[in-house]
Amino acid sequence: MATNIKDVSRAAGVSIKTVSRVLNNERYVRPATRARVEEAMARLGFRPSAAARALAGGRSFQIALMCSNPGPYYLHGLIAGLRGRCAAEGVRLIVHAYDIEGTELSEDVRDMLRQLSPDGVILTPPIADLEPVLDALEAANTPYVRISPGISPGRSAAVAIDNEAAARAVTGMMIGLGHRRIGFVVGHRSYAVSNQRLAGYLDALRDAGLGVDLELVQQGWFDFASGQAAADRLLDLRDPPTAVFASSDDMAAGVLAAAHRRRLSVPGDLSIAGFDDTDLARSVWPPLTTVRQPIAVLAERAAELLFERAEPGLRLVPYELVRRETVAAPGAC
Amino acid sequence: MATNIKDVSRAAGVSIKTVSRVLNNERYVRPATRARVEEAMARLGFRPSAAARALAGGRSFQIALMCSNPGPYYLHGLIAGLRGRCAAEGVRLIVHAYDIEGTELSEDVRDMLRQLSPDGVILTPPIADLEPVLDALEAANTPYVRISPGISPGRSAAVAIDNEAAARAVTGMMIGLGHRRIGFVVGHRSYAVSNQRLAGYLDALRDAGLGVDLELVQQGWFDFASGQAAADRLLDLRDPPTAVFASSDDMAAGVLAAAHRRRLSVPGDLSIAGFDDTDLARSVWPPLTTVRQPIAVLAERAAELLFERAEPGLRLVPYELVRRETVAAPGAC
DNA sequence: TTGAAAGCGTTACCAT
DNA sequence: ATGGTAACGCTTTCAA
Repeated sequence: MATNIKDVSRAAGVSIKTVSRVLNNERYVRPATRARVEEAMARLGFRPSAAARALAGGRSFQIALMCSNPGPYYLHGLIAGLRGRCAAEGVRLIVHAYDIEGTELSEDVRDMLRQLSPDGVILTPPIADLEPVLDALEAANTPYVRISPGISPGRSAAVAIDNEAAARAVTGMMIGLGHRRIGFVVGHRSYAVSNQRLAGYLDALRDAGLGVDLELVQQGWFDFASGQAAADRLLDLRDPPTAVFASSDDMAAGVLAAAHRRRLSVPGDLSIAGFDDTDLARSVWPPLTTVRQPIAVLAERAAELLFERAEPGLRLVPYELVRRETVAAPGAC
Repeated sequence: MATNIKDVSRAAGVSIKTVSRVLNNERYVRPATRARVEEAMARLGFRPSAAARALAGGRSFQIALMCSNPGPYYLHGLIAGLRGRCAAEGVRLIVHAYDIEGTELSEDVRDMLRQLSPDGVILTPPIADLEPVLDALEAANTPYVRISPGISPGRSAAVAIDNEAAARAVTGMMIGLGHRRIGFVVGHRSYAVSNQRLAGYLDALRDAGLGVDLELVQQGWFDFASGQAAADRLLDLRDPPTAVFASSDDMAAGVLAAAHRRRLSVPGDLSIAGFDDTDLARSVWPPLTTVRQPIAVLAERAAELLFERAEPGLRLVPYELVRRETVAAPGAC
């Protein structure tokens, strides 16, 4: 049997309550007593049972990450960003990766909350925008932080970048380089950032006095294959774009693949820009990116807000505009 | 307060022990009684507390995934592969992603085991080969399954593909196409599969009566950047290879990038082959692969073995040899 | 087939 | 500053 709090109290010659105090860093323990207890804990190799602490105390020392259909780089970034802080807080990370959408989810969330009573929850799109899920979280009084929320940003602590401004900036940059026909690949419809990025693109065109050609706006689903397909549709137009702005990095990689397939030189024949949400661009295909804001940074900030019980409100994390050789003036090659 | 087992027992007019029996699917409950209890549980929306069950019963309804420095696709594949079975078994997945190596890890494992007493553990390389970790697991009597173990394969239940045979097959295929100078990018040294794949490559050369030129064997670290660097070194040789076999998919992608940078046509000027451990090749850059065995499949099989308390022993999962247009006869373009 | 009561290892409340 | 003792919600004997 593993040593428990009772063994420690006996070894240290104190009551179990005092051991508990030391364990939880409570006040009103004489330094000498504390030292004695700590020595006993170390000597016996005592590790408190998470189950018992959870049952008695309410804290479960676990936080849950909830995401739906996360791409590899997105998931990796999230976990990388959360890991450090969780370790520092002595908290374990439960990963809930769903592949469903919709309301059945809130049922599952309620279950999870009752079963695990996690100390906190991190939500990513599109789950971050499911009202029933938020309701369940609030009903259970469980702290949660949303990443890139699309609705009611003031409802909880949340982090995001200003997607509309970023998309506007990228589009503006392309226009500034002389591009007049700029293709756009929209992201998955149930993600709010898709609309925000589209809005920024449209805004920039309007600001520049350019008309919007709806042919140039193609639907994608945030993954490589759909980006490639969207690019193919764009490049097959009678009057194809000289530049393509994909609103996610996976899709931008797909656009690049489509260009390579057609033996187009990039950026000579086609300029490509994208969002580097997940660090994909930096690690797998360096010359892709324009807006850089790795999800890991957002996740780290989210963990910070969670553990510090931050007030509700949306924190905008600054993004970085990186200009690489994939975006050039038309006809530059 | 959430409803507990007592509320249910009262509502159903039975003792809490009977509710517990229903909860755990034990025998000796009259169907009528069982139905009554289940109805009450449903009506009250009863969810048993994981903490209480863990404390009283020993089962924690959690399994831990332990990995060190997993790449994005690897991590994603693991989680995707484990998810389904975990959900089916009503078990949560704790992700332990370390970025350290060595023995301090076994200390942490011991802690984790005592604190969480997970129902099972999944180990990936290189943690799967740390004896102290295995010792700790066995001392705690915790079932565990290893993925791609490099040492003592009979020590626990484990899954892997026959890496050596696969590497031999790929190399043989390239030789069969007429290649005589075939570059090889070795994986991270602390991963046993690296040596297995290298052995297969060397074997195939020997079988074909070709000498081994050590210039053609370059070190990589399983990631994109190191694959690109290794390819650059290979292509800068006075007598560069006509084909490159990278022993992981991230590195193969790096080799492809290096080829693109140099405006080499693939497979015209350079043939490329790789392992598709993580489904990267299929999802991000289709024409890369040769050995296909997504980690998700291995993970799924590992979960199966874990939940079925499989006997110790290594299960070889068959791999698939996929020939794509990236491997061509030398000078084909 | 069912039930009563004794744990499981902590934390919380109330004394001292 | 420290110590009893009662929860916490379930599982597990042991009876019936």
